[in-house]
Amino acid sequence: MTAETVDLRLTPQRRAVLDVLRAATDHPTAAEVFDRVRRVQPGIGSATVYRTLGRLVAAGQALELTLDGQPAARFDANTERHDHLLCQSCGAAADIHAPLADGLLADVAARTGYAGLSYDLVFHGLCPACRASQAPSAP
Amino acid sequence: MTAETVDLRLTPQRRAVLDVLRAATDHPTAAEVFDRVRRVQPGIGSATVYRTLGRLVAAGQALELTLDGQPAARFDANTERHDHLLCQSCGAAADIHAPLADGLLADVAARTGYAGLSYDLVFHGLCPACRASQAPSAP
DNA sequence: TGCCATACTGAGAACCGTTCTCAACACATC
DNA sequence: GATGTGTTGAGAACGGTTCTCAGTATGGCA
Ligand SMILES: [Zn+2]
Ligand SMILES: [Zn+2]
Ligand SMILES: [Zn+2]
Ligand SMILES: [Zn+2]
Repeated sequence: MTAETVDLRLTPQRRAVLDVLRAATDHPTAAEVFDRVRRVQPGIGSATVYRTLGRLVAAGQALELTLDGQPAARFDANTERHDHLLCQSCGAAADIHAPLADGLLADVAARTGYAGLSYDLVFHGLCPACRASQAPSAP
Repeated sequence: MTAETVDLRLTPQRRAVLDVLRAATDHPTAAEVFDRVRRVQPGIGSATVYRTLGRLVAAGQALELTLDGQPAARFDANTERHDHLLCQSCGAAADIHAPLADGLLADVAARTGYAGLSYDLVFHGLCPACRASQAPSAP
């Protein structure tokens, strides 16, 4: 098996979880995935959803994000290296590419002695919709 | 009151929590803060520690970090803008300065329409100690 | 100084997200 | 069909955090 194929029997339940996750662009929580999957597989249990999400993450087919201030983990079928933008008001999480300056990782490694560095970068701000609804005029 | 002074009665319990947090450089969890405070205020309850940490964070006197893959939040009395370095093996969290390239925040704001942007940057890697103990020779 | 309103505390219950347990089930192989 | 292995769903268990509430300390004021 390659890194791309998963060593999992592709049961209807797993297929449904994977489909829901691949169709999502909003970084749903496990509970949200569960709700969406249930529309298609009404009998599915939450344990199966949690298990499947965990397997997908372990197999590199999904990412798990834990965003500051939100207790529930969010899942992302976009496994390419990317960053996130989180609205402080409505909680929406969007993808964005904002690569670090070349050499910054190497610089950090050199300064600290850490090996195999990677990073997570999350921007926080007010999304256009929330900005419009919160401060249409000067406060 | 200014942004620096807290609008809290400085009870012995709160004083102890603040002292413990200011003395810590390891980004302790609430449970760890609780343990350390108890050595000095044996009767304190965990609710008081959680409440006080929450108040300090709300007042800008401490930061709360939720690091990927670790269920418990960590607290940091260093409120200056800084980044973090997390060892994937032992979980140690260290402070580091690795400022984003000038203009990157403005660029992200321009591309997305988000306002009031800030960011959190966490590096992941293997700390020197763990590296030494894990792979002294070629695997 | 004594009294009152207010804020704070600690024990424990409640809560929420997640993981575990286990009996029933599906599937492939013989 | 029998057998083994892996999967499922219900519910219990778990860990971190927040809530509730009766008792206590504090500060302001007569
Ligand atoms: Zn928003
Ligand atoms: Zn994403
Ligand atoms: Zn380490
Ligand atoms: Zn720090």
